[in-house]
Amino acid sequence: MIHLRWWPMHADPQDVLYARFKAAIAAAFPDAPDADPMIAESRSAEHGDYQCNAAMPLAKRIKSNPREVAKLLVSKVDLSDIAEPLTEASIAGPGFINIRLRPEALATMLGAMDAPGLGVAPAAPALRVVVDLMGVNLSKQMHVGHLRSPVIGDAIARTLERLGHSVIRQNHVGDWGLPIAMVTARLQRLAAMGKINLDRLTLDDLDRAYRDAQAECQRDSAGLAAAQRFGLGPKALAELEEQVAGATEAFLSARETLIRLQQKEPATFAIWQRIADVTMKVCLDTCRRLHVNVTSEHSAGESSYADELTPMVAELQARGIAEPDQGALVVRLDDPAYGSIKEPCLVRKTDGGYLYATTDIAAVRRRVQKFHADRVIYVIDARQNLHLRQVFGASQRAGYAINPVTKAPALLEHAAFGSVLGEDGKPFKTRSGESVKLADLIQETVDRSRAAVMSRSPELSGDEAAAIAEGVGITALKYADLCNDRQRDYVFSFDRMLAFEGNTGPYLLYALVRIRSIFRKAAERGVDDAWMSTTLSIVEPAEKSLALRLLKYPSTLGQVATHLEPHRLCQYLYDLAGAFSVFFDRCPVLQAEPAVREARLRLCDLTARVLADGLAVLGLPAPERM
RNA sequence: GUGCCCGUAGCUCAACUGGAUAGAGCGUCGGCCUCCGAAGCCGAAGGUUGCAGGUUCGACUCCUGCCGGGCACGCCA
Repeated sequence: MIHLRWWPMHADPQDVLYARFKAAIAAAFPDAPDADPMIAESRSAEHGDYQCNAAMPLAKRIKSNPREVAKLLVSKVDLSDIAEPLTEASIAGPGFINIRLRPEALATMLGAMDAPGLGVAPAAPALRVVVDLMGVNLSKQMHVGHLRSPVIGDAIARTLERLGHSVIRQNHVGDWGLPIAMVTARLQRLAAMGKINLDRLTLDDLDRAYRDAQAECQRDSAGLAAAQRFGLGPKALAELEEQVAGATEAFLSARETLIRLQQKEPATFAIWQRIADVTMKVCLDTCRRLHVNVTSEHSAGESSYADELTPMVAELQARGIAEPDQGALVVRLDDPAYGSIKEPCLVRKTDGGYLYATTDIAAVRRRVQKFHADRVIYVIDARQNLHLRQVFGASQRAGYAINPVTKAPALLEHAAFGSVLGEDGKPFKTRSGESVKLADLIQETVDRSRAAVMSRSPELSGDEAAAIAEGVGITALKYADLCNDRQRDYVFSFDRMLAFEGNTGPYLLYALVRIRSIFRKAAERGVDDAWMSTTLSIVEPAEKSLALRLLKYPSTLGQVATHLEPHRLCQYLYDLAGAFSVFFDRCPVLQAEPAVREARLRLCDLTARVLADGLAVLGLPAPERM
């Protein structure tokens, strides 16, 4: 019989069982050596800890009885060192093989996991991954709609980094095009008239200027046409004509400004730069406050692609990839190789201008050709799905998505997420229908968090409480977002995210803080650190389920990385915190006799480290106490 | 009209991507602090997984058709 030795790096029982059953299948069924062992965690404790579900598909494949197949597997597989002996009673239902791990084996595997890396093996091969996780627009206040992308994107980026991949974050700043030119033109005019001081600009000023500029340029020609059609009086018509003339004037001025910007004409460019500085300062401050790892070095604005567009589109046209259509230039994508997309991707307008798709194609090109990305992840609103599929298809058709080093196609993925809804199920807005400023949202979360912390822990000083409330609030806010399946819309609720109980950020922090408290108490009572080198032992059921949960950590990170779903890690941490809470309830640590105490201290320490690591991977700050 | 996403306990969400009796939290009811932090633990009640078919040993999961909701569909970004 083939006996695969597992080595200490493999702390995950599922991996070990996989290898053992793989060997058993090869030995028992030479005709089907490639069959999947199908090892899964058991749902309920009655069915053991793990189960092998390979017998059913295997039986079908070789046209045999599943229970007979299971019997043969049970007789061939060698689990003597890790599991309780398998018998016919281990076979249940149509052919499930139930496995109960031996406590000593769990202790050994935990020991293997108890290393700085917590059992997480570095990815092989390590990939280069670009994560597009933010796209603020210059001159616009950040609002709720800007929350999910950096929160989810940063969690994904951190997960990939934790697994040893090389991650390049990208903040795809909307800093170019006619809208920005409109604001620039307006500010230039206001400054010239002395109505605004450019040195003292705030984002609120800019936000107002943005709206005014939009309105100014759009005062609408549609309205004039309607007025003429409905035969309004000459006076009304004259007023409207005047408005439209004004709008046209503002519009033309914006276009001229755009041209001056493209030429980097100093006076105009300086104003644009000022707008960028003011906006980005607020954006990056917000990221810092949210514990989102996005800094100035991750900024890759649309403006940085501006000079590449003309030559790129010319090339696409020359190669016949882009073709004229009704005066515009499009890339057709109806071929299955490019996604079978009926709607062609528009890359140049009739007036010669470019679109955001054009910039996004240039971005794929830079990310793969220059940064050598193996994988590019777009953490963007689900509504952009068609747009992104078009960009991906066009980039693939152009050959821009082939990694120049590996010659393999880069994986282009849209990690789509749903909208933030209010408790009424409609898009989250203020009572007056305005969009909620992100800064206000964060502040309100932290304020509520402070009230909660102060009522729970009145002994804390004001400063301490404030510092803790900040971290707890940020964790609550981000966790509420991360713990749902990204794809779905989610309902925003201050009350729920900061709830004292249930699946929330504070619950996880509370579990961690309680463990840390044990160690503080231990130090106070003069308990030495002999536990660090003690032998782990798993005896009580609560210890066992905690151990089983701990051992799932590395594979959970792997799942998050492949599916780009941080909520799996949230669920894991919630289960881990739950398993710890039960352990905490049933298994006294400091009061136990020394040998037991030491083993439990080590188990607590490992739990704390996994919890802390998981929280860090999600980008959630954790306090020492709360 | 076409395409994408979603529909699971009263509410908010899971379900290891085809596995056993669909799980948590909130809310409701009932227990547990002279004992390491009760933001905790234990128990009870609550389901025809939108509907109808199909695929198979086995379906919340895959396929088809309906119903209901959201979103997107060339010269805005």
